[in-house]
Amino acid sequence: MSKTSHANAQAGAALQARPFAPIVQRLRQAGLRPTRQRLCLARLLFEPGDRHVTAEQLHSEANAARVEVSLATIYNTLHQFTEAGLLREVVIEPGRSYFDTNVTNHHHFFLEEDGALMDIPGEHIALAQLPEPPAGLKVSRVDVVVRVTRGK
Amino acid sequence: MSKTSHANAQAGAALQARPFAPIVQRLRQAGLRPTRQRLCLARLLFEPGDRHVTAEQLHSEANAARVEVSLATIYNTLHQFTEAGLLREVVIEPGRSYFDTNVTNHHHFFLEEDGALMDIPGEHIALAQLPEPPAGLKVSRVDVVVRVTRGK
DNA sequence: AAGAAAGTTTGTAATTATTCTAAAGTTCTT
DNA sequence: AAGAACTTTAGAATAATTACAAACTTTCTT
Ligand SMILES: [Mn+2]
Ligand SMILES: [Mn+2]
Ligand SMILES: [Zn+2]
Ligand SMILES: [Zn+2]
Repeated sequence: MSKTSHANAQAGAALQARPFAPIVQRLRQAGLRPTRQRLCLARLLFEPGDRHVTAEQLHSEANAARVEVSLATIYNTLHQFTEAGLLREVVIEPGRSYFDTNVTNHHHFFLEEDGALMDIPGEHIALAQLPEPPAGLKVSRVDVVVRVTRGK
Repeated sequence: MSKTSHANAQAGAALQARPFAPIVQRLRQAGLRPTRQRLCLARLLFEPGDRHVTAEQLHSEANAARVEVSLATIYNTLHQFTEAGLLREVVIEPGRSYFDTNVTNHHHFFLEEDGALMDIPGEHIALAQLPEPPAGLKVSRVDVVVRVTRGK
């Protein structure tokens, strides 16, 4: 199916994958082989800009884009990307995880009716007088979730 | 404090349930009948002071206390208590909910290794310059979770 | 390029936490 | 006491996620 073979392997990849090149680099840097599945998922995730997706959502998008990827691979990939620092996992509701393409310091509005997440830039929330963590523990992350609703 | 022993209407209940009386009242006030199961669970939850439990944990405790309660009832009760404002549900990890007996304004340390929650009094965290919620939405709650770890 | 090693994908089974159902039991009202 | 209303429960059903092992792809060696 793919013109994988012959000629100059590196040059060929670089040519046909011009827009993917940066993504390929990011994957390689993370120690992940740039497979068809990972590249497609990376495009779906990172090209549209900041977003928050669930595994099922991403799977639907892949299907809609005529890309065959199993749900198992969706989960594998989301976790590997998270591990590699390309994504951040956000837990807000019991039973489902969101994966956030914005890995910079920021917080969230959570719209309860729609299950939708919206970024709040890190500078827009100031946490004053955060208490010392208990004996010998280090803060690994601080999450602020502002739950909002439209009904009263 | 005062021995407000009224007529014999509910005298029997009052007598045998001396220490439960306040709990019975709280349940009645919430429109919940004070059943054996709910009373036992309420004692396990509220007598030891502020705590954070999962459904399974509470179920184990009930079993350990020789109280037969089905897991379905544990879930029913936790949700009814939450609905009634006696508990608060806290979601931190995918796949499990914690129920918090402290329903006052406060936040949490989450110890990643143990899955343990610790309260941070509300006054000990100041959220400055919280941005306006998007058009027509009201803030229903703000949750701050400080994830701490002992390994680096 | 060929072969081997290493890593990846995937269908399917398994797990986990939670919710649903409807029948049997309990509490409340009159 | 008797009926209405509510509650409990065993067990089935869901939903999201994870585990597995075989087949496949990519990368490394030669
Ligand atoms: Mn996860
Ligand atoms: Mn819940
Ligand atoms: Zn975000
Ligand atoms: Zn708490």
